[in-house]
Amino acid sequence: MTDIDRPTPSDRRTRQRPSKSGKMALGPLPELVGYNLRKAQVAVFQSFQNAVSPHDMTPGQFGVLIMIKENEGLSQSDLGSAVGIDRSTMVAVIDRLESRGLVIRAPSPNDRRSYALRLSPEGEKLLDELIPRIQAHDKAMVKDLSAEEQAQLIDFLRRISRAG
Amino acid sequence: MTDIDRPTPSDRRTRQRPSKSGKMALGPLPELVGYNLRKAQVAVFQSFQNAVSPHDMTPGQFGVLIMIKENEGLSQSDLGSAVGIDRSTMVAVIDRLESRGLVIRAPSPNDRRSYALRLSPEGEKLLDELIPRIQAHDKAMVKDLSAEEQAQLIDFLRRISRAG
DNA sequence: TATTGTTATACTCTATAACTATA
DNA sequence: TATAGTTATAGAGTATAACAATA
Repeated sequence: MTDIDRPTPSDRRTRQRPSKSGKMALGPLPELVGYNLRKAQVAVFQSFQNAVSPHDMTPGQFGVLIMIKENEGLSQSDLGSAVGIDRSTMVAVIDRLESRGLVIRAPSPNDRRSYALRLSPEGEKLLDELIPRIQAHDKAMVKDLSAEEQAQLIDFLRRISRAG
Repeated sequence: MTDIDRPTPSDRRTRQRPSKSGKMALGPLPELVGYNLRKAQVAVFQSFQNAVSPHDMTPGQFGVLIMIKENEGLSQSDLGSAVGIDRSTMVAVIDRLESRGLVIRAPSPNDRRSYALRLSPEGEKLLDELIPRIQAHDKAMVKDLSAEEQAQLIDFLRRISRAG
């Protein structure tokens, strides 16, 4: 799991996704929750890219930034286990965010082996701008669902995650 | 998107995924449909691995096999656009399935540029075995939802995909 | 000219193993 | 001894560009 960035295969801002599976036979796939889950997620992730454009941000990166903002001073390892990725993988993730000037690797006051991660002022600023846009985008994704249905959907999804 | 195989980062059959995000503050994430969608999908994909074990099959590969079974003789390009990936990417996907003896690149009768893909007898056999297991696994994932809720969930997800 | 499969190239995600500096 | 960050290595997903064979 965990793909910090999953839906960003290419950065060359050139998304095409016609999926002409129109005349294709799909067998048992359409009846599988997993199949529909994946398709919905793909749709959401793709439009996410547009929603945050031109900021080149992925859902995974956004999640990491939120996590750092909400838990200032946490270590890379702690962040990794929270997000579900190995600490060795987290290195490059933070490398990118740091090189973009969004995250700071501050020295940890108590443990000289680890960093205390925090957002830079630019990171804070970006997040302040992105949060409302991403929330709006999220609402737009479920605009065809009534308020009650949206709540049900989230409830269903959480129950699935818990069941895991 | 498309990730044919997304949730299979490592093949070293050693999945750990505690996600001790227990005491972590998550800010606005839990309210986002996209966030819950991703978490649910991760849960499903991971247990999928167990469900098909020891067959080393990913949801994406399973989808490709189904597509070939249901549309015998289709070309790599057609398969690629159906699944949503580039034909250059499809090469390696089919390479793997072919090297595992599951898929055959038969010459296309009409077009000498392309292949007519089809399942090998082993591919057919594997699919016959996997389909019921995967269907059972899928049902198990939503065992906490009533039949009506399951139907609603799939309906919601399809509406989101359409909205894209 | 356009299309199919392919290869070369380039990112990203992800993991394991091993190393360094610290605890 | 154990842990945090790192690097080396490896494998998969994904794309674009360009090329040969074929349409």
